[in-house]
Amino acid sequence: MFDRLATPGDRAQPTGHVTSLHPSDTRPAGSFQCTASDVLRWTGLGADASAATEGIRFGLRRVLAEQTLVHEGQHFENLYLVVAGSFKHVQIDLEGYEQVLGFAIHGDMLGLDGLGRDQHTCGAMALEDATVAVMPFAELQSLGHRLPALERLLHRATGTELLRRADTQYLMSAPSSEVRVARFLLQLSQRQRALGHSDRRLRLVMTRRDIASYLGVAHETVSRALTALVHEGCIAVAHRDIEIVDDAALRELQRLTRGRLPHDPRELVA
Amino acid sequence: MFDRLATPGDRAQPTGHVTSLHPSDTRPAGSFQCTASDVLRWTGLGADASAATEGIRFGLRRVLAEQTLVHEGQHFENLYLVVAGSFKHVQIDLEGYEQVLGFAIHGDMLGLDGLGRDQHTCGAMALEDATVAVMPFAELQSLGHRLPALERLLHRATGTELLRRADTQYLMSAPSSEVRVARFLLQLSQRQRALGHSDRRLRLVMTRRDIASYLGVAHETVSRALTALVHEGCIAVAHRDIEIVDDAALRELQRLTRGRLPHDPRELVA
DNA sequence: CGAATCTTTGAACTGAGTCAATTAAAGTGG
DNA sequence: CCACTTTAATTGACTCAGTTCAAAGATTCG
Repeated sequence: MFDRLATPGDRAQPTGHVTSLHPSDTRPAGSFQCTASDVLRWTGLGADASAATEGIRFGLRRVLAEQTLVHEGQHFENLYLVVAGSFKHVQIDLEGYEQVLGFAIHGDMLGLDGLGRDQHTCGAMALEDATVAVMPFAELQSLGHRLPALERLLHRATGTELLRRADTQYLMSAPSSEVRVARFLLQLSQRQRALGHSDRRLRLVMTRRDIASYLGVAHETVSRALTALVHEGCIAVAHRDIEIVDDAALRELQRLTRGRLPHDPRELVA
Repeated sequence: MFDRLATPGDRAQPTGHVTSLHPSDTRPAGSFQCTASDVLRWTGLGADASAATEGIRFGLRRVLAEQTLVHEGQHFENLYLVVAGSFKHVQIDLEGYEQVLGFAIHGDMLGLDGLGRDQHTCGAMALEDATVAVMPFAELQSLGHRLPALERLLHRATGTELLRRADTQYLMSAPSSEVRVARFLLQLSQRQRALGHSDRRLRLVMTRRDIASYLGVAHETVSRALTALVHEGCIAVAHRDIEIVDDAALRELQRLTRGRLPHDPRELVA
């Protein structure tokens, strides 16, 4: 379903010090690059890495919290792979309101909305200090002609992005805000697990407003839904740290969909 | 711009004879194929057509109304380009409810969600009798290595799909159902215009239920919103034919977003 | 012509948005 | 390092829009 990143084996040291990911690295300290093999590993395609991909270098770029990596309307030139930190995908609507379209974490690709056209339609802003691998699209494309692994990387990334959007639509189609929030938390949990992190302890790196925009509800509603879930014993909330206490209950709740009555009284224990 | 396909006139004989699109065609009558040049033209990349693309053939496949072209979980092998008719993208959720993720019409690509993986996650069902061009992905990929036009086709299609999903999220994030429906109509209108059809007269090829699922509201609400828009003089509704009477009013209404009060009394004339 | 589905409309209830106020956290500057 | 400011988060009260249930038209199809 949400197959995310890779085999449990290759995501090793998740997002630590980027340069430290390559202990045997002989590059000068200031170079700040990574190899195509790294990129493949981070996207779950480690098996496709080879000597050839080992020789290809991509620049790394640091992005401070709140900084915009991709501006709306910006010329499309590069794709970015999130190496560390996290981002939100945003689009400003006619009124100037910011619509959050999704969140990107380690292993996710940014800038795909520019594919096939000359400028980006969505922006990407760092939620915390982050690092991305910069992959010039033209370069990636020509490399892909000779290295199937890199072509596969692009296809995999776009397919994943499409899948995630479908997931988001499913999430937003929930009639109840509590269900939306529950699904959101389960989504986060699943992505954390796919990266080899704990799927019980979540750190919300985004504000409640961001979540609210993403879910299409008022930000007060997010707060209320979270406290409701706490009272039901599903989760524990401390600031931006969330612990999933009763995974089964959360999953059960999340299934509640339009048209279904709670004929099972267990759900109303409150 | 685009070949004129499927105007209200030839709907009775749904997809017409596709081969008739090429009057100078010398292929045998039964071949039922199209060229890569056709595909490029239909996707708006006609400028990239060349003698080389003219020699590449793709099979055409007819799909009857209500028939499923792509099943959820089906092995990913082909991409499909909608040549005539229309489709809905669907996903069945845990309860067995069908979630409509989007609609595809002439020039749209189907099956992109399988990119980078071995099976489809979303299904595609014909809303009316339809015709698609079948493009085996492996073939398209290898052709793309020598013909940049075909590679561009794939990128363009994925980018377009991503953009459309963002549009859908924007649509679903509207707090009021009336606004959602208004945005939906404007979306349809825009796509019709892009195809060179009238952007005033819309034929809804999907049921209210489909629209409701797509918008994340109850199907009764879609009905109510439509009649409300009629009373406001924005549109005229006859069965599944909709005419956009007051485009400006519809656009104004669609702008209404969370947090804004109708301080302009003009909006409440009802 | 009748069966099935689609669509519209009505009425009641409730959940979510809005407004408002309080508390908590984080960043600023003396 | 601590007042001070700003932003984020929670909670409450009220209102209304949308869901749900129910039923009656309309349309399509066999």
